[in-house]
Amino acid sequence: MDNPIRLNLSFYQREDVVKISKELLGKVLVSHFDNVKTAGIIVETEAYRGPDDKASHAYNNRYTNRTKVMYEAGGLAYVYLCYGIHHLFNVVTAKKGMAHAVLIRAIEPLEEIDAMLYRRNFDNLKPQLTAGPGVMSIALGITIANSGMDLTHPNSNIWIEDRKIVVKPKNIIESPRVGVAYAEECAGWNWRFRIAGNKFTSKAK
DNA sequence: CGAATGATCGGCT
DNA sequence: GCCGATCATTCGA
Repeated sequence: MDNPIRLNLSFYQREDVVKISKELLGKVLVSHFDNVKTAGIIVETEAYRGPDDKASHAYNNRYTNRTKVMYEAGGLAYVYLCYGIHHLFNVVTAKKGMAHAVLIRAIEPLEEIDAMLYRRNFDNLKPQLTAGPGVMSIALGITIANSGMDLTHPNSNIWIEDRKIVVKPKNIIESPRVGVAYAEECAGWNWRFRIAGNKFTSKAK
């Protein structure tokens, strides 16, 4: 099942992680587990730029068992556990040795919504089904077991497609990221991006 | 080896 | 709107 519109290495391995974060808005995140293919439009992202970024796990080039995936070449999934409960899905970008990543925070359900409802134990479609990095991973069936997966490999269970959904620059809202209160010089970096007016972003404004 | 920490969510007041 | 859950990872001894 080769997919010609799957994003490839030339997309992921660029240096400008902020630019990639913006371009991921409107792209379609697809997961394929247990013979069920779930998909959703990416509506909210957040950029994390390794060594300079106090909010990043890789700040100051911290290199551990967990963060080593971020130093790999772009195109891999980096999934980690937060608060012991939530699986957060990131995309590794840039070239090998550069610990840049984009956190996918929210999607708009697109395909196999029933499966996502089942995974979340929801009865009907509500914005909070996939609005938020932790719950989005549940809806798509993503866990830390998928960390390090190659998104560009033809047989991977997770990938991102370009379906030519156009997001105009004026419809991209830039805002400060969460957890930057302690990182003053980083507080001015508006590296959280979302699509204006979309109901499926986490907590509007 | 033990203790502190956290890029969140959901339930309760 | 606030508060507690819950555990892999990290760091210090």
